[in-house]
Amino acid sequence: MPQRQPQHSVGQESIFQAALTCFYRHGYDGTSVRDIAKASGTTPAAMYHYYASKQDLLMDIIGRFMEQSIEVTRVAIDEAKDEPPAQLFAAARSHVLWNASDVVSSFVVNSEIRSLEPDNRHHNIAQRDKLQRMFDAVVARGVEEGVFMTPWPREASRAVVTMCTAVATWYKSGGELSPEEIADRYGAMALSLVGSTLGVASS
Amino acid sequence: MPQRQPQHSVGQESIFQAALTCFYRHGYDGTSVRDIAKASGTTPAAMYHYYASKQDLLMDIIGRFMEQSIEVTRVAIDEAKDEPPAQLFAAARSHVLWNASDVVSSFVVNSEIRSLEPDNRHHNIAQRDKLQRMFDAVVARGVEEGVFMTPWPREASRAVVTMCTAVATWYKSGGELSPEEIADRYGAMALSLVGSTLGVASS
Amino acid sequence: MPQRQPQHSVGQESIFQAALTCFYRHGYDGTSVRDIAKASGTTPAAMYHYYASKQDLLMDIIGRFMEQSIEVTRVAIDEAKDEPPAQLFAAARSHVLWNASDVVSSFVVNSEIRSLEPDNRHHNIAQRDKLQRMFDAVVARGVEEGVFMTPWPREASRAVVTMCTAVATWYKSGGELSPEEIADRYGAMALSLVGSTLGVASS
Amino acid sequence: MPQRQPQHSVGQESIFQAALTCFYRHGYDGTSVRDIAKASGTTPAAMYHYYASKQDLLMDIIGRFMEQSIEVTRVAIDEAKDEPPAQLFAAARSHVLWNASDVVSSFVVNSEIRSLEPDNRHHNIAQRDKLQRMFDAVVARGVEEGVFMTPWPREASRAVVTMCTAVATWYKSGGELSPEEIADRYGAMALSLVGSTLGVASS
DNA sequence: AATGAATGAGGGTTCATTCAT
DNA sequence: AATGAATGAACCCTCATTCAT
Repeated sequence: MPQRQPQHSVGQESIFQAALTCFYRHGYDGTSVRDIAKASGTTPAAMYHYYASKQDLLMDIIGRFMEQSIEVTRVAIDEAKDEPPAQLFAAARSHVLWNASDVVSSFVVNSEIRSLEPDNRHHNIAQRDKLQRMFDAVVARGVEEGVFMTPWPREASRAVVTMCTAVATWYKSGGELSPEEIADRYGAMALSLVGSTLGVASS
Repeated sequence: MPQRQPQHSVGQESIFQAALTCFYRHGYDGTSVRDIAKASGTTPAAMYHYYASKQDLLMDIIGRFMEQSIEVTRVAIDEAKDEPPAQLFAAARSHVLWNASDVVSSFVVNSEIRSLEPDNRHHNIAQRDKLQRMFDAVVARGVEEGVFMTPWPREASRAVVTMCTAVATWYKSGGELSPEEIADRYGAMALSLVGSTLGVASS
Repeated sequence: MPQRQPQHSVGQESIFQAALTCFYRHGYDGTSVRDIAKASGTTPAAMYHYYASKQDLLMDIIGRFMEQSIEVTRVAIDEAKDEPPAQLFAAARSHVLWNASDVVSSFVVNSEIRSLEPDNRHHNIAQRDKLQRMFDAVVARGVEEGVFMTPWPREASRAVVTMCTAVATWYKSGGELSPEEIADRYGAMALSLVGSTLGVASS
Repeated sequence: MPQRQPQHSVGQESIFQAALTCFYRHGYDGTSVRDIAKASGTTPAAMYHYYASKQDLLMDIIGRFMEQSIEVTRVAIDEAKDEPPAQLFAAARSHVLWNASDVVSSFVVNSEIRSLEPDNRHHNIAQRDKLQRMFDAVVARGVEEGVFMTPWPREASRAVVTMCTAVATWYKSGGELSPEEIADRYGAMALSLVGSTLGVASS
């Protein structure tokens, strides 16, 4: 699991975090620049020192998270045994873990796409597609090699990503199951979904 | 599939529809009462003739859709053969169909829960739970009867509802697949997810 | 004490009374036509059946009360013994009684002059002057005849009317003193104010 | 006579003054925030930089004036010769002077109590009572010492305050009488009202 | 790096009034 | 005589943003 490194100054970081929390609780349009300033203990004008606009802040939040989502998935697939079932299991598992590790960001990223202005939205959609295609590729290869029996690889692949991402909408830390346990189960369910001929031993 | 009957006066109905479209495109907080008025060809004041507030309008949209979601699922389960696989298939299938039949409402309902004020939100959560429990019951019975092999019935049940609901986030009418085809596939995937020992012939 | 006769239809009367209460509690500008309608159990449109506007309603309330104020004072002076002390005592006494008999109207009349539109206000000011001049005349005659010793008849006369009118701002029915008792005391105080050489036996 | 010192920034002061004028002319409910902005040469938003709300502005106006009214009266009584007639004369005199020195504030303060929200109103009533009790105490002592003959000290005391305060409702600067002359006359009338056995030489 | 002041535009909501029924 | 629907204007207030300091 990669570290979430600041890259920001402490002033910027506190604003970034405050915005994240606000957007999570009240949405982008439901959050005012004043709300962010109050939550970060600064003034509205301070935000404009680091970001050109409120929209720019949202882009930073979303873009950063998506970049890392892609990276995390790529690493998971690369490090898995070079066979579709192991790769799909690893990809689904790491995607769940990643989203569960930062439910707040995940939720904001997945619910505020609409609040992006056109150009920013296009960029985001491209990132999303890139992530989806990584899963698609694994599933497609599994079908080619005859280890995944699903007749609808595209739908199955989409369903896998959807259900893993959605974990962030209901997961609460401190719940009955640890993120790792949930991740294992979702890995297994992903294999079910594509009609894998064989399971994968969980850690 | 039940008809969406107005029950509203024409004035109210046009406002209802306009709000739905606006909320879908720009979100609750991103939509002004003036936007709704413009979209419905009336004035801001007209909305207040039918609804006590913008929030009240949102509640009407969400409450109505959720009520019907529950009803549709209940009918699907009731009318299916009295066996868990057939019931789960029918429930998933009808849930997909229902959400695909009104992507706009579905999306708004599933993305604007946060915009509900506390009391309204509690009511909505109760409705959501009610729907989830209908799926839970079918899956639980299947596990008891030994026809569903999943070791995690609760997670699987949640994943089924999640992925079916999410169809509304990407389905576009006029696409490659008809709603019925998609619904069939999701019914089958639901059975995969719970480890059903046998499939079900689609209609 | 003259009777307050309706002259209105019952529909109009209930609106008149409702408006009076509303204006008393929240002021003219603080009262909406809807408030009046609600308080009278009708609809906003009903008011327009009897009055041309909200302003017109206010004029009815104020004009009617002022007319009667003048009439009451005239009768009191006419019926008193033809001597300044008796007349001033009677005028002050009846003015207190009149205002205490309908504190609500009195308060509205004396606090909403400003809410009158120019033409209406001019008419109201004329009525007010007419009332004041009745007291002025009595005081002036008393001074001429040497029974009132005040060196400032105008100020004293104004102070008398002012303090009697103001009774409505604090009098609460059911209080320690009856309106008659208060009226007697104010009659006596009025004589003090003008430096009357002799008191007047109260009834 | 204490100076009315700004204590405000110039921005706030100009808004304060503009509001005062508007409230005086059209009442609290009859004045819009835009009216105040226009009158002060700023924008509606500027007011919210200094005050939390329009109501808050009203409270500032009323609270500040009442505080000073009390202070002015206290000083007048303290600095007068330590005998009830001198004290009542001084108190009435200074109360008239104070109200005449700022007719606008006085009028607003005495006519917009109703526009205060409950909590604010309670605070204001307490201030009013405090002022009234200062007069009550002087009159009561005069009666005890046998120098005031009135049989109704409470009513007389109230009438004194009432008539002095009301000067602001009719006094126009530049009129026939100077504020000092009017004040002297009202001081004398106050003594008449309580049946003082001896007058007080005016300045 | 940080902020208090300021603003034009727009937020949700209520207004007095009209009019067809 | 009475009302539900409708509307344009205005309500109080908050918005994202700028700028001098």
